[in-house]
Amino acid sequence: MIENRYQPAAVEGRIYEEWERAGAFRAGRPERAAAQPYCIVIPPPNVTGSLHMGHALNNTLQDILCRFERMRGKDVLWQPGTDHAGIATQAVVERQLMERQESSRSLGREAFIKRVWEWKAESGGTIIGQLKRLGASCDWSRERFTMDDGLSRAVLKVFVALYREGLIYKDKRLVNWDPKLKTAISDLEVQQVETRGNLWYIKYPIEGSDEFIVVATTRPETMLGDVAVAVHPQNERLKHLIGKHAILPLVGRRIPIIGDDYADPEKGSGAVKITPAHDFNDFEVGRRHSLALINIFDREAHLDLIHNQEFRLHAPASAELAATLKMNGLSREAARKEIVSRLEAQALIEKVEPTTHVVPHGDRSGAVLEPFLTDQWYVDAKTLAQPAIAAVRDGRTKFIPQQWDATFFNWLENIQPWCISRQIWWGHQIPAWYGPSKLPYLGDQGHTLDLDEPHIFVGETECEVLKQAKEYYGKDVKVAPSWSAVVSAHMSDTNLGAIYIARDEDVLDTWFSSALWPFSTLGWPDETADLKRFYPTSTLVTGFDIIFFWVARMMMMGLHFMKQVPFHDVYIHALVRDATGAKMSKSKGNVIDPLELIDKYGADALRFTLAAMAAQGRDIKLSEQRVEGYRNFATKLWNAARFAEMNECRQAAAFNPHRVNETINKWIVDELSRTVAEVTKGLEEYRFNESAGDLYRFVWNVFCDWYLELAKPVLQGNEESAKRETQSTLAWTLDQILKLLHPFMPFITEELWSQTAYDAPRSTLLALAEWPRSGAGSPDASAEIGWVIDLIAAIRSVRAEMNVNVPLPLVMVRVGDHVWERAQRWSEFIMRMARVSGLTRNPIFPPGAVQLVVRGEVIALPLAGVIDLAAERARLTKEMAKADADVARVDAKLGNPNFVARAPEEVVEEEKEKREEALARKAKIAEALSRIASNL
RNA sequence: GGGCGGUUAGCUCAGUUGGUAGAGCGUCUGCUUUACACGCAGGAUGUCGGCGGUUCGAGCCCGUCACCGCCCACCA
Repeated sequence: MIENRYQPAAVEGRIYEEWERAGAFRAGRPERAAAQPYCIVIPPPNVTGSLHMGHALNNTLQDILCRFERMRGKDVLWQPGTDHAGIATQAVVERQLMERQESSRSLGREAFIKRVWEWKAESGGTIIGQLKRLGASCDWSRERFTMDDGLSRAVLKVFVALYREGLIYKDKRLVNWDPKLKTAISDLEVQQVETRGNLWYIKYPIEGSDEFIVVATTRPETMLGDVAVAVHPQNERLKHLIGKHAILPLVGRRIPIIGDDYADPEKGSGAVKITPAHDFNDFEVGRRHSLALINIFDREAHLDLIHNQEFRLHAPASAELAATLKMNGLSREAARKEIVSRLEAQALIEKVEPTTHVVPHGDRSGAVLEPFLTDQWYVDAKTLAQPAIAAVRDGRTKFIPQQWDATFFNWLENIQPWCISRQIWWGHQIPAWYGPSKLPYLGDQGHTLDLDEPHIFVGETECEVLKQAKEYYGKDVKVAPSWSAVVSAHMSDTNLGAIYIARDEDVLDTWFSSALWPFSTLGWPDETADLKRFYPTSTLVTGFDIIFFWVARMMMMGLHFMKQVPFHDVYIHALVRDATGAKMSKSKGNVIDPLELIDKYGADALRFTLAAMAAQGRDIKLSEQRVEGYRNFATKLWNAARFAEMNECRQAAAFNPHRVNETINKWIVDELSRTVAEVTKGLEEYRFNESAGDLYRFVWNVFCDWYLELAKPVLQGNEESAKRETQSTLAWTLDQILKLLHPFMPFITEELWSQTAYDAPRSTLLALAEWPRSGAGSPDASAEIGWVIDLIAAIRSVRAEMNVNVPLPLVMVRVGDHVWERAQRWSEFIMRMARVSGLTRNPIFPPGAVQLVVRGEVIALPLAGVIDLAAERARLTKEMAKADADVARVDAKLGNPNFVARAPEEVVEEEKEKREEALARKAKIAEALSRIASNL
């Protein structure tokens, strides 16, 4: 017996185990060897993360597609795995260390990495378990991790290959530096934050005069690194100063006043200080004018003037400079205060204006970033972007919704070099080694080795690199732990000519390995059978926030290494927000935990909610009420199955839905067929919300509200053959519903699938059952049942409106034989559903009756005695007004000669029919009204 | 500054080639109708942001304005 209420918590875990035991989600099942492959790679969640609402949506949609295609007979691979999430994971472990008064530095690299692996082992299973609770049908036997051996091999191979092709290179330029994490980050990890600040107008004395040139800045502390002042060459007010020099206050540096278009006469004071080492624009100006780069900060963005050769080189010794050097070690913020106060003391601040400006912050750390001059590794993204742009242009990869094309193009067409090195420890260490460079041959002394500009060796293994180095130096080479160890070894007196190299200590940006995900997970660089079968993958499902981070880079790498796009379709879904539309965030405390919703309402309810709300191009505002509503839907389905069980509706082996005789059965087969077509089309077009809505309506408003009610008299009657047919049809329809609903609500449907297997166990799990097909319709049955439904609805409506509860006889006035026969066929049902006590046919309208019109036929409900004539007159008057409005609208159209002349003929015909119908209705209502008048 | 999206019933949102506006929730009325009160039956509620245009006909197409949101760029 099916229990009287569905208990998700008691069912879901067991069902998931059954799927796994049966290997239902395994790709490459032998019976599907010849099937069409279908593949989705999961956007790998952070290995130590836990499931949030975005994951819930993302994975629900993927699971719907995978289950749908699996049921359509395809060989489905949903490739799962997790991402090592370099900076994020390192930060978590560092925080843990800090709580124990330890630090990564005190541990040392090796021990620290070991600690991270331990943390991964401890928490890495969490999110996988949570995905299973959601019902994700991934092939877990193939789970991968971006730092497992195979994927690491792919990373090295890609790095080396791109390096050899010149598409990866090392460069010294300004990067976005995070002084808190002490690493470079890519442009994409920069968050521009609107900030209130000041605009300081600073007077720089002009050499050889008493005058000043005024520069405006929001960052006075960077003035220590100034190397020029720029004015626009056409700036009438200031251009005469070009070629002169200013003396940088506090430092004494003599800096040129240069002419450059970059200086906007309208902005600030019209003259702009140039600090090439600490500003991206100034860097460019500096390059144009061959200016020095004077770095004034260390890795933590504290003033570092003492160690900096450039700074001292460009500043003549003076008492003032000596005072300035005392600021060494101050933070940016402290330095700003100090500098401003010293300038004020010298009356060099002309004015201070409050202003709002945007300040770049690190999206992980939240720290204010510093443009910082360092050596970093870059990918030539511009070159790699071209094939990716082409692939989307010619439709090899399609974005759904299509509007994302524009975003994709816009970014790729303006793409900057991608900084891929990170100064952290958790990640793929860069496979580059540095050794001394050989200076040109100098006769007897042999080659001199130079330690200032290291020679770079790149290779997949240390062994390979040592071979390269041996060839280069002509002797054996040893590996030192760091570049500083190399330097000291070579400087050491005890070194008897041995050569050392050291590996680059940096690791790669996490997204570098993610970019390879669609082929690295399938076995690349080996030419595996999986790679052949499943690449290019079918669909990528992801949020718009990682189009740049991930989608674009997969496109670039996939096309470069596989020569084919990584996926045909990219379905971009929206963000899940809270019920008021605010972005969910921990700091706001408005995060809805999907697992709590699963606990409370079941995974199916949550999944159905997300699918039903996943309209293309629109954010999802999630409210718990909605989840509750779909939980109710699950209960409704559950009870329909109980009804079927109680009425002994069982699958009949030889049942053919297109050979049924009973009208209700023809009708439900017809309705179902339409639903199958709609749901299938919706899923094919990624219109999850439409498919969900179609199913909801069919199950609740058609199957439960009408079919089960229509079936009751038959099931409880004693016409054996009709009863048997209805039982079979009902069971069959329920089976089809379970199938259609399964991608959306896998747990409850699988559970019912097994609980409704009466005579023999199911031959297959529902997850592997065949997707329903739509068939030919039955227009006659459709018309007949439609009429019955309309009739019942009309009677109920009048009853409710007139507030009449007693059973009533029904009189059909002046109806033809055909309609009368039909009414008789359904009399039992009509009596039951509309509380009618009997059915008669009458040539005249019975006095004192209420009139209703159903599909053109007049029906009377004799209410003499019970009827409230005033109420009835009010009701009819309302209907008359409606009919009048209909006639007026149609008349307006038909009265317009242009409409009659220009609208398509069938549209004009339709209007004419509507007019006839409305006029007939009016006549009948008028008749009824006059009857009431005469009765009074 | 560049780009994208949104504005439809009290709330959240559908509305796919232009042909008389829909759902869920909420709300109101009436129901111990043996599958289901997580239910059943019935009702009410909209100048589809404003203005202009195209069209026989516009929520839908075009233009324009307003407001809301997002992305990219920008430390004078």
